[in-house]
Amino acid sequence: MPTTKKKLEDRAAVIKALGHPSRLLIAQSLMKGERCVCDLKDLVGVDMSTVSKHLTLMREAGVLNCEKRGLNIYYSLACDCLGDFLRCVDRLACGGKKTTCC
Amino acid sequence: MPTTKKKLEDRAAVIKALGHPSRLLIAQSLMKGERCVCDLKDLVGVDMSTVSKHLTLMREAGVLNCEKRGLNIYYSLACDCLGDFLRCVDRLACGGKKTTCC
DNA sequence: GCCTTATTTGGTGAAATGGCCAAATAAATG
DNA sequence: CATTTATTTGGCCATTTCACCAAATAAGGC
Repeated sequence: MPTTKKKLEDRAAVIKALGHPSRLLIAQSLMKGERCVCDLKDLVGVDMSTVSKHLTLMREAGVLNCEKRGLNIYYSLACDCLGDFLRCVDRLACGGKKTTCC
Repeated sequence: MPTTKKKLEDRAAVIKALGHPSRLLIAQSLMKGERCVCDLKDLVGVDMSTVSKHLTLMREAGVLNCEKRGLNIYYSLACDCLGDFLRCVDRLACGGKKTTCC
């Protein structure tokens, strides 16, 4: 698969959707189950409008699903592979911390 | 694991290092084996100084290793789990494309 | 219908990002 | 040692990102 430009950008968008501390924290929380926006606002500790924008970005990338029930909107992960994903990330994360190399 | 702020940021940095089309393309190429900067410059099609900066960012996040041999610097992936990682990404990427939801 | 609660949208500003170019560095070669 | 080749560094500029705030929208309850 020669990976078209579009495909590459879609993939990058998914990854980017997880590549921010607040969004990663949200994703990790959602591994334990669905949450509404105000739950996530308390978790992350920024303005709710900011959380909402993060969630929109993640949803548009394909990472999240959402469902409205009553006054709340419940967000959940679109895929259960995030655990494996993060295991790979942790193997890389600052395991080296090689600031100099060449 | 309550995930300290530092840990969260380190993880996010790893993910962010892969969450850009050029950098993802580089990473995918490196799955096939090490490459020098000028190889990657041809692959990505941007200025070599730009590629170099991408590589530095990826290395500092922990995603890449590098080794100098002669005039060239060869970059390689720091971890072989990228295949699984991308499999997860592809399951998410625009599988839904849900622009509206709630 | 009016109030309250939950969420999104639009605007703004500061900071980060990603590209290019030119100059600096490092190693090999004549 | 001067030259060539590979790479990095620093500067600059346009764009994007991420935070906040205020205002708009949506649903439920009195």
